[in-house]
Amino acid sequence: MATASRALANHPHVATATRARVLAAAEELAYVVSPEASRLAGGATDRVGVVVPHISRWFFAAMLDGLEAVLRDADLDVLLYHVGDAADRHDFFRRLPARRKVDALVVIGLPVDEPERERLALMGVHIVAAGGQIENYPYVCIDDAAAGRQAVDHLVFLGHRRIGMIATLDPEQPDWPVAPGRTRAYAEALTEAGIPADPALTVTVPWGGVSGADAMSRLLSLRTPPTAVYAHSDEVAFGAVRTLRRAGLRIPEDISVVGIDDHPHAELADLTTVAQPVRRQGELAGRMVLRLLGGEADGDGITVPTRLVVRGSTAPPARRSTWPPARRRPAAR
Amino acid sequence: MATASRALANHPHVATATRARVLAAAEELAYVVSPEASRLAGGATDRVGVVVPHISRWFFAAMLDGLEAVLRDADLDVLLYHVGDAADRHDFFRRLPARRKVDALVVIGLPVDEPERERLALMGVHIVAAGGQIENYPYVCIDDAAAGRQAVDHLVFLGHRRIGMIATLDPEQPDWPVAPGRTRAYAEALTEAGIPADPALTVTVPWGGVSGADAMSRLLSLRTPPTAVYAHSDEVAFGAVRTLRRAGLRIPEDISVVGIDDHPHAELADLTTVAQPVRRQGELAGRMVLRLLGGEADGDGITVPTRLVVRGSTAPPARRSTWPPARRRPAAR
DNA sequence: ACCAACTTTGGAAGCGTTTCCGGAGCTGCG
DNA sequence: CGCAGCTCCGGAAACGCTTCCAAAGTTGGT
Repeated sequence: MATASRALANHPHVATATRARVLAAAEELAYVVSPEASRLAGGATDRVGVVVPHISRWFFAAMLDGLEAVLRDADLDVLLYHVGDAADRHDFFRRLPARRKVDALVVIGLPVDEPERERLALMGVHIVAAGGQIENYPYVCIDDAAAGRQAVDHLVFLGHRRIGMIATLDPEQPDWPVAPGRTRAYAEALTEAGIPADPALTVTVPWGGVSGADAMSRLLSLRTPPTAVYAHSDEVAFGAVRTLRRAGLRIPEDISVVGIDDHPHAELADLTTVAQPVRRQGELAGRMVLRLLGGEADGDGITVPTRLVVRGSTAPPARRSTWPPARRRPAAR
Repeated sequence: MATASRALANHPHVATATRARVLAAAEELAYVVSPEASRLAGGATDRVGVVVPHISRWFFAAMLDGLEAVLRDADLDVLLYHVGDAADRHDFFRRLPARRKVDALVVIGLPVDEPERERLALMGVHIVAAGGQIENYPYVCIDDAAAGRQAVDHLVFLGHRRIGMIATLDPEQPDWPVAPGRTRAYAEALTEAGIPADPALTVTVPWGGVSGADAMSRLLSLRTPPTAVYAHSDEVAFGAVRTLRRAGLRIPEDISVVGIDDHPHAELADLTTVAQPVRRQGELAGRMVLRLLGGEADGDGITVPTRLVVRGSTAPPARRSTWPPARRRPAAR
């Protein structure tokens, strides 16, 4: 038994012939080591837990995709934990369902507060944060403030002075801070450009396309609507675009729209946006896990760069005289 | 130990007071049963494997979302296996990485052939197919042919006679049959409507928005382009829409577009489509797993209904005289 | 008051590995 | 030719549970 165990585990001190014999027998019997017994006897679980607040949103799915790829390559299994609303969240940190089941935990885009961190510590495993802004753990993310600046600065550069912002919050957890950097960026960019702040130009809605559409409606209901809109995320921007179309406004002639993320549909919708390498971040988080598991010290965290992708949804504002748009036309569609 | 075990497992024959004492102690020590040891000693793994060919595509992510929800509710863990390209696939079925690690396996939207089925049988666990057309296992899916008919029949009903089809194949596995029912439906609908088949009107491309755009370009390059296009999936339809917009064609006045899936963006893009309850299918698959694990006999499989969702991308064809469109206008955007 | 039947408890035997350790066989050097 | 020092191999303990079984304690009917 001992020898077979060594042979299967590829340990030294097994004669080549013997090893071959063991392997052959295993093949013949379609034998695989029982992971349970193996772990019981000492090894690691070879499993990594991944916690996501939303599974079917592109951002999280893409992140998971990258993560899974590198973990799978390292022969680690991925255990998926969906922590959607506040109840799930509470339950997750109280029961710690991943306890004793994983060697490491990756938390995707989910702020973790101090009491929660204490609970996680109980698990006694490595923790990596991806797509979030948790400084307490090694992390991989973008600089939200920088990304926001790229978006808003672009609008400012084009000459816009009346810029609206559609900010988002998590529909399930309205009190979470979702990317506060993106909001901060807006304020800073305007201040720096000497544009006075107008609270009416900021609309905060739950994340989602339909919400984005509503938000845009609200902006259009202002006596003087903005000439450009900065949305916290592409999906929200898509919604805004729908409202503008329905209103018969032309993009970008009448109003510019910029998003963040570079969602695959942004290309199809010709949306100017700030691209972030989502899948890549997942991969990097995976590598980070591997390194941690390999015993290397915690890296400091990685911030990946974002970049403005200019498409057809932004342009300089129409000259003063043409606003509101001269000739109203029927919806283009 | 025996008593504690029973108390923790909620088995009978433990005095209420004793049980309480055990639970209290466990709480105090932040103790959790070691799943490994527990399984070793006899239990199930309480884990379900999920095999998906694409993680970040909405369809698969939504399916996974529903599945995870019901499995999590039943306190089962979800082990994620991404089987993307042919190499992954080969490797998965050869090594069976989920072997001995799960009590059941859910295969999402992935045809499995006979030799592969033999390999899976080796795992000796329940298998459920979701979103695919595998009759060999209990399954949950839609009737692709019926969905296709709903889409094409709608176009026919509107009066279209020249209807194009954008069919898709899996970019990673060009030889897989992807929803052959959707193709069959097209042929049947046309035949039934007495419309002669024109092979030039069918374009097959790898799945994806950009591919859809290319496909539409090809259709537009025909001497007489179609007056309506049936896309196998919404994402492909989005691409087609982009091409049409760039060509300055109006939807639906100049050309109608219909997709399948009811992707969340379909609503935002005002795309007529055939809706299928994706998340729901995941949930149903999850329930099916639960039932199987509970020892109930294999159900026969469930086919969930689809329904046409009419939005703004379809309309009766322009009268003959106006095709090609009378006044070419600049791109509407 | 006695016995059958039941409830509750704890002892002990696995479950399938890994790893420590000692023994057997071989090699090479003095 | 003898012995130190290797390489291999296998016995056995340990990992942390679950469950079978027997023992002890309780209850209720007669």
